[in-house]
Amino acid sequence: MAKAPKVRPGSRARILAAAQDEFAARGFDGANMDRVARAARLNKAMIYYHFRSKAALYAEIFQAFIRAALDRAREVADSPADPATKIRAFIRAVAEEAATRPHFPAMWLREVAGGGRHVDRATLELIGELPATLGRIVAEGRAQGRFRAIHPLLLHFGIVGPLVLFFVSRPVRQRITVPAVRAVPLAMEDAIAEIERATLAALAPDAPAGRPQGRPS
Amino acid sequence: MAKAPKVRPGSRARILAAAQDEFAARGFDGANMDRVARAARLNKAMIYYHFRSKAALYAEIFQAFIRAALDRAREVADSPADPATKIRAFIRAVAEEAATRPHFPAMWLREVAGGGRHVDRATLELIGELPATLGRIVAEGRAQGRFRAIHPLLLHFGIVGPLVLFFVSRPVRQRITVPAVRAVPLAMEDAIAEIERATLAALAPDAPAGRPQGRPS
DNA sequence: GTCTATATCGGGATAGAC
DNA sequence: GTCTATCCCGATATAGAC
Repeated sequence: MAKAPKVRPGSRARILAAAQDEFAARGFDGANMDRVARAARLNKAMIYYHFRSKAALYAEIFQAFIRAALDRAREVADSPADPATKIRAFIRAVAEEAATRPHFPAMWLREVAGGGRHVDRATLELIGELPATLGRIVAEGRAQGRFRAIHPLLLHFGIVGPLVLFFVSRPVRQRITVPAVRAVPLAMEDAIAEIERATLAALAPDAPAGRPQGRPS
Repeated sequence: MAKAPKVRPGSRARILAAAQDEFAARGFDGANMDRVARAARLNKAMIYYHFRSKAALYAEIFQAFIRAALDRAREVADSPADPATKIRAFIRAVAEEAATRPHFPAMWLREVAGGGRHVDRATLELIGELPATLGRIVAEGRAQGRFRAIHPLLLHFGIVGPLVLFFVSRPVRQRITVPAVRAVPLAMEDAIAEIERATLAALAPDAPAGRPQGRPS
């Protein structure tokens, strides 16, 4: 997508960085190109020198995010590890992607919530490829008798939902004073650990019969 | 909040309904008061007869949503059931709340993603009361030795994240053609079942030792 | 490539008749 | 309570000098 072979943080890169902040915090409609320009220490006209429009700027940023996440997910799925390890790696991949590109989760969430209004069909399909990739891992585990049947989308929601909420909620969390929310600080590793546990449990084959819980020690 | 004792779907109610659609689909900044007026089969001026501003209209809608959800959650927490049953009931309560008020999930998500910019402090605290309520259930289960220690927020994310994604993603899902995503139709009960399973597994006390998975049949 | 204007318009909000 | 007409600001986008 980026046609310029620039390496140094030139104006274009600064615009992209500033626009990510802005879009993530305010959404497409709430984003303000004047603010972006100021944050990039540039003039608004420069934005339109580098990008056709606000929409094009947004689309480029968003597609780059999705592509990066999808690439990592596919790498995991194509690796030779066993299914459970792949699931764990998938979770880590998404988490690290989100940690590396802190603006990805919020934009992703908004786009999903908005029905994908600000992206083209191709990008929308890329979004769908993520759960599809997860589905391949599940199919593999199922063929080996290690996973039970589960709708890939529900599994995807079970992983991505908590993860994305964790990242995205940081600003609200800091504004909320409710003790139970503030009490213990939250680290990404804690979130990952919980999601791994819940996800692998959700994938475990059914026990032959009986109650699902409460086996006496 | 609503000062009018009106019962019939008068203009005010129609505005509220239309505004919910609009805010949910487009977010606060993307929402257009002209569209709201048209959808309510009214004039834009009528909106400002009933509500002080776009922001006030939004705030009223949002707070009503949160209040309703929180009320149900507290009802569950205060019930005499055992902790695991309460957890299940909590999940159902949130799910039914979302199903009954289809615009709640999207607005909630956006507000969290935006750092709560469009709501006042009091409403923000209400948002925090939801995980806090969940925390009370966990504390109870822990005191009885039935749950392990877990950060209430992480548990909350594990429940609300998948649920909200499930509801919110319906429009995108319909636009995506990726086979794995479209294949099996998704029902709310399926989502609830998966979330219950994953959540209760996440709460189960640790086994004495050893690997967390793969006990041979 | 970078800047200072400025054109243009969508949309929140109001005036005032009925 | 409901309408039409309009104000007016903010925000996207562009023109054109340097």
